[in-house]
Amino acid sequence: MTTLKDIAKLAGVSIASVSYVINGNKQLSEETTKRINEAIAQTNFTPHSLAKSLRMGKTLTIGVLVEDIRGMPIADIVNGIEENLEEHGYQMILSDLHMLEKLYNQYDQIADYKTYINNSVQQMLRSHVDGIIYVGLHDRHIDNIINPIGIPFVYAYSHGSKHDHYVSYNNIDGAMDAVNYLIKHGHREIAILAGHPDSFPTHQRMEGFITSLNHADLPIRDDYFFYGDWEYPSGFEQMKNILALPNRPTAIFVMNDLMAAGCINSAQESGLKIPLDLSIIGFDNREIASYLPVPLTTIQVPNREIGYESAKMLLELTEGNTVEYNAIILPCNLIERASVASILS
Amino acid sequence: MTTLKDIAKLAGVSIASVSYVINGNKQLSEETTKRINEAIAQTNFTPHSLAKSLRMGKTLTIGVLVEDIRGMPIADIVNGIEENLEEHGYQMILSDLHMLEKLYNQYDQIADYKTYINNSVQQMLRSHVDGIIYVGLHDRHIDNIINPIGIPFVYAYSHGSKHDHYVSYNNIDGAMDAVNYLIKHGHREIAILAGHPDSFPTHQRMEGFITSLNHADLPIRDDYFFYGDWEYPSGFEQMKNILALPNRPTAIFVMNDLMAAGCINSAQESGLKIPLDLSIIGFDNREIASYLPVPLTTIQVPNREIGYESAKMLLELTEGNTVEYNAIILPCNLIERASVASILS
DNA sequence: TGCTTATGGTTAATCGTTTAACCAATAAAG
DNA sequence: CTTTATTGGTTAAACGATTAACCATAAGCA
Repeated sequence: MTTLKDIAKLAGVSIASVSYVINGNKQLSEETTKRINEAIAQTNFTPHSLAKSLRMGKTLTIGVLVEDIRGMPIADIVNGIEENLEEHGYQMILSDLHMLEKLYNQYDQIADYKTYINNSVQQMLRSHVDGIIYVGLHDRHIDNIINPIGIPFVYAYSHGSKHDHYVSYNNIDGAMDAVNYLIKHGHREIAILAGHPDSFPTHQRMEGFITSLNHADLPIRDDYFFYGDWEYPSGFEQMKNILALPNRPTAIFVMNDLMAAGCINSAQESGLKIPLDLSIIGFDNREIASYLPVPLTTIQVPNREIGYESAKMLLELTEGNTVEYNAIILPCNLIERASVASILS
Repeated sequence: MTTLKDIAKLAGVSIASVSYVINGNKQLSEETTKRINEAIAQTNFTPHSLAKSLRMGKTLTIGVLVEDIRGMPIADIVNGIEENLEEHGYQMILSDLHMLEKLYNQYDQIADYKTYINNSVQQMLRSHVDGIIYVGLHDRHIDNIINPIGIPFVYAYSHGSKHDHYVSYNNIDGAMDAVNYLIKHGHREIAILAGHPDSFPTHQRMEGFITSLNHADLPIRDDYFFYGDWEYPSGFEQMKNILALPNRPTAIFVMNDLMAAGCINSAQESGLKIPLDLSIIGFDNREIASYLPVPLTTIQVPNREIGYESAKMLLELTEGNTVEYNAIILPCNLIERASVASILS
């Protein structure tokens, strides 16, 4: 490893001078600047980041805490974060909270659950990251993070509490877009298959659904509300109930693609033609949406952008700058495929 | 931030003593040990990792270079790596080569492509990681990594060249398991839908296919060979050709789940009943396999284990130990679902 | 001529650890 | 009663950078 010392000797100057020309923090004579640069070029020297960080108190590294890297939106977000970091010469330390779900489901282990999260945070702090991004879907985890931690912290995807920094997406508008799209295609009897009743996205998307119906002066029908648990089988099963309805809807807004996949497969198994007999719109634009027997029209969440923007916000904060908004809500957009038919006469 | 110095003052000893009791590198009297430990407990002191790393020349951090974190097998592998690292108190710096595909497809940019990869490697080296794991599917990328780099390097998933360290999975046996499973269920006319003809997995899985047929004394029929490009549409299209065959096979071994999904949807669209009219077996066990109209029987690649074992191997190497095998090939296993029917009379 | 001010560079302290080398005091050995 | 080990601790030199403080020398100015 070549160090400042080596360069200094080679160029016949002090290490301070070398440091100064590298960082451009002081005017040196053209002559010596040149000699030093030549020496650097000769040895393909690169400053020792640890030493630099130790001295400067900044690591140019941020910590990324993810609930489970294997989930699609998470990986997309991380990808977006990466892109921004790379542009700014930062690096990321990734920490996966893969034990989280397991611990959460063991009721006697709430304490372990809390300490698990905080150990991960502490571990990041020990690495002297300049900031942390928490990437997660489950708002319930967030309360368990002990704040403040002394360095900038931003939530990506999940909303933080009121005073936190976060960047997320617009669930309400997204749902409205979906429902408006159905309405635009002539549907007036629209059912909804919601996610888990307790979850935050369920509430928001529900709000969008109702708002859209109201705007269009469409009635809110109790018998058109169905609930699942975000998973495929619940979509598959609930579809049977929907089909058993005396007044079958012409379209259904399903709150995520996994359940929508269940719906489509279930409906086809019952001999229904999608979208002729029933239109379906999903949410999330997961990979699976393109690969269903009938490609799913759905709402795309801007995952990469969420990652990108959260990193941007975090870096602003680490540089000590204030940030214009401490919450950014990005818009979704609708991906038109083949699962919605027009029933305008 | 509390430092050794603070602890030392608090306990009335030198910083050396504090360091010694923390690391247990020297016997100190019970008395002072106790005083020091108390001081540490009081201040919840934790040693400054940068300073430690600088002094010791070890960062307890490894670099993970991924082709694209958004791909499923990659994320699974990273998850496995994480698990092992966590057990050993290591951390990972993640670097995503998300520009790789784009650069690869621009023929005039081969040079950029090469430097892109090596810049990423150099960037890791600048962070003084103790080792690097390359997680990738595409063997073609690997040649572009300039080796040796002076620190341990292991490939996960993709095979390296003959002398490299890598951990991968057994394509040949996996394919044989798939085909043997079909044979066991009475199939004698088995077609194959292969991946991209140039790719390494295609060759290996093909070898498994042929070996299995030979073992069972089944003929190798030229008209039963089909090629796709690993993507869904190629499965969808090729299925039409398969169905147009004068002597339609009773089963088909599809080299990945994405193409298999295309096959299933295509077949159903043509009015075929899967698996009654045609059995299909896939490879990869991607998420989609469970969510198809007919759940796909397929071969599971042990992705998390690949990650786990590659990390294990790398850590061995970074500790300066020799490693028993410098290549580990893990077995796949078959996931039985509903896309293969028995046609034993 | 003297006084101030640039200009171009060096010295040395510092960031927070680890650890070889040293030292004093006590115990063991001859 | 020396000599030699052992025990328990300290001092100070690294690791490789940054940067405030300093110091010549030359230039500018009255």
